[in-house]
Amino acid sequence: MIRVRIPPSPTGLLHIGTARTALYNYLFARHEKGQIVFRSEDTDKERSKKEYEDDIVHGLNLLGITWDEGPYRQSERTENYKKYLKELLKKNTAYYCFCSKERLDKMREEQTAKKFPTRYDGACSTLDPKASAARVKAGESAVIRLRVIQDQELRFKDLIRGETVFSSKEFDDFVIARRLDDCLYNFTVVVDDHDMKITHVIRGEDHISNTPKQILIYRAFGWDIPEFAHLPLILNEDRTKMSKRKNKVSLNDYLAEGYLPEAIVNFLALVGWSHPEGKEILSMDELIVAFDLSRVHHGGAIFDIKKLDWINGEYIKKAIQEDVDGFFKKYFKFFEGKIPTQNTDLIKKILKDPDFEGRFKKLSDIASELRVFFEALPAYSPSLILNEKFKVTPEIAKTVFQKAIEAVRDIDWDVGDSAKTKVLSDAMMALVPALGLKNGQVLWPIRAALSGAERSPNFATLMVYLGKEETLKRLEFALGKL
RNA sequence: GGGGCCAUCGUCUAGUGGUUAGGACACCGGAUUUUCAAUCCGAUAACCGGAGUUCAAUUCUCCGUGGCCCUACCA
Repeated sequence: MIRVRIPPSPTGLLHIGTARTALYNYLFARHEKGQIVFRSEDTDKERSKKEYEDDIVHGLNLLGITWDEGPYRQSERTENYKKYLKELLKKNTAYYCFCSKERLDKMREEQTAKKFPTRYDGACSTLDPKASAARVKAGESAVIRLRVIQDQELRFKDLIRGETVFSSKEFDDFVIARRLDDCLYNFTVVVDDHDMKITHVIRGEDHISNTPKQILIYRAFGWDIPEFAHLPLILNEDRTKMSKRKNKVSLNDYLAEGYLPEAIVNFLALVGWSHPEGKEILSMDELIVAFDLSRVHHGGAIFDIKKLDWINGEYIKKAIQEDVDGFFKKYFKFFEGKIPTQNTDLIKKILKDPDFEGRFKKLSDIASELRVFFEALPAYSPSLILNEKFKVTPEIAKTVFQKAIEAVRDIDWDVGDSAKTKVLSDAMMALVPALGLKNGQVLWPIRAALSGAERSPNFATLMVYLGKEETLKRLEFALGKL
């Protein structure tokens, strides 16, 4: 049975990179009909917080990433680690080290100055284990180091990259625990992956260099080594590892901007992996069917927000077409406070209007585009109306507004929305030949007057949903500005 | 400094010992009886460099260059 793990460290809100790694584990496991274990790697007591774990769990679930076991917490497994640590100590494949931090820092400094590799000199490696144990019992503090047997080849076959070889010469006797009841990352990972019967370790490529160290620990115990697969990293625009400083990194940021979970999943799957037929809009189920580690790209990938925008727009378009009610209900919380959500029917009607199809890249676009129907006209300067490109002069605008107002007054508004749209549209278009103007000279000022913005829905759509009274008010207001 | 990983359009990527090196996003242009947007159509755009192997290398090997990651009593 294939078993993978999702092992975030709860030292911050759910990071987009963590979500991507979790997603790949999820896709792989579900594709293989295997099991998924969630494990909170909270051994760093200073930085780990329960609220972060909650955020991570909630965020992953929101994306549709679920697991079969867990959450386990490393902080609740100290007795277990202690047992294994003692085993290593007993076998003398690990030993107590009493060296002071100061001495080690100084040593490292000197080695760096001489351009030597920075390594522990093994001062405590020859101490008598019994004597060391006695010192610790007497209260002296000591870390625990793994005794690295030199001259072994640390070889593993990465499922994505193939054979990778390190020499044990690269590694010194590294610290695996601060104390018997306070273990470090490389140790806890190996113990947990062993105890939890993990068969495939799928993680970011920043862990490639940790792999040989972990193999050393597996060997110290004589345990079987799982399969490894190292994923390419998600990068900032400057090709450094995606970071808070240069990018929005937490899932919450993206949700708050109005990206849909399904779209985020789709996008994340495509950062480093591609569908065999080049399909780009893929649901979670389709991803599970198609996913294959052999199609994972090797090189790191820049987080391209424009592509996310496009994917997100596709999902919004589809969601509105298929089920406005469900869509509005699902994201009600997002819209609350941004648009008058009590006008449910009108909002849904507007969203379904063909004029809006494809206009929204994010939920926030919906809020900003719909605002024009519910809020007072924004302050704008006459220059918005006097569009240079279309050669709209004040005289032309004045005439257009006067004629438009007359036409709007004369039209019978007591008809259905689509009929109304057509009548209004025809009436405005009729002004073009009547006044001997060009389309832009008529349509631009009208749309600008109705919306007070450069970007807005179509003029006829604006009129229909604004209503006769408001339409006239806004046209007259614009006329008065000239 | 040491070790490792990586390298195809601006970006995400496909692909092959012989291809017009394909797609998507972005950008640009056109159309929609010159409205923003949307939509449709189109164009521009890439195999890091040098050797080697080979009849033939973007593809295989080596070297170089560049980027990244690790090099903690973080994970």
